[in-house]
Amino acid sequence: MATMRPATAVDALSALAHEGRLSVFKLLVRAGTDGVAAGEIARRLNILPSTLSASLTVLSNAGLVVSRRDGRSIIYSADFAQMSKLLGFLMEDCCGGNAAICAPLAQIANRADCCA
Amino acid sequence: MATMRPATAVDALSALAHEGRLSVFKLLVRAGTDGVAAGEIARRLNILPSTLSASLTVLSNAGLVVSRRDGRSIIYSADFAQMSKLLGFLMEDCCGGNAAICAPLAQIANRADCCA
DNA sequence: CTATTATTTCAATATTACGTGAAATATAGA
DNA sequence: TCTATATTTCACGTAATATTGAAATAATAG
Repeated sequence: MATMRPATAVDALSALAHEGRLSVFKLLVRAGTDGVAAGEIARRLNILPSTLSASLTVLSNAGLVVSRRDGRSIIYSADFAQMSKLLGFLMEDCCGGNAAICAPLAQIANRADCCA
Repeated sequence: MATMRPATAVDALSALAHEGRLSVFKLLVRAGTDGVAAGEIARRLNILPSTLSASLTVLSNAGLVVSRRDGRSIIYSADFAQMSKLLGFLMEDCCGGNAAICAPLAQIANRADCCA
């Protein structure tokens, strides 16, 4: 499991550090791998298309979501592998790597792959 | 396990979405519950005391670190319970709460309490 | 090919965050 | 008390980010 670069982690955290983008991301996390069309996201969260588009661009650049076209809709879904790496990065070497108490945390990264 | 409010999560993510603050936080995560004195953090990461102080204030307001005085030093340490809640918030209802694939994720919050 | 639906891009404005050095505060030791 | 150490606060200039409506692009249906 390749460890994330700090700059990449900052990008991901910055993308999530925004009320609107965070709700978009959580909606996609809830939705799972099927994903949700952009317009449907805008409708559910009641945000302007242009605002949503900007949010999705930021999340996408951060590697947290991926998109695919389906007809005239664009379906977005959370990238669980990237999310997994982010959580892993945050817990890295927790408590100085003391295996007795922190080893379980090392598995979070793998766990987050559950939906991928 | 009380679920975190979105605004609180945004505060925590914003605090971490900064290269300098993120390295401070990770240093404290590595250090465990013993914590590290502010001056020692500044020395190890080679940042100005005033810059570090601003970073610690942001992390502290976000509830990610706690401090205690020891003589003329102030010892900072990561708040693992808060970190745990943040991770839990991000994974909440992952994949629509499909227990078969996502149940293990629900335990991440508890796991992150390991060092508390 | 035209009209409709879906999404993104653009330009403009408003707001918020950042890093710095000097000064202020607080504790401890001589 | 006087001095040194440890940390925070303040004021400043600079830069990055957010929101919006209108226009542009892309795909489908008739």
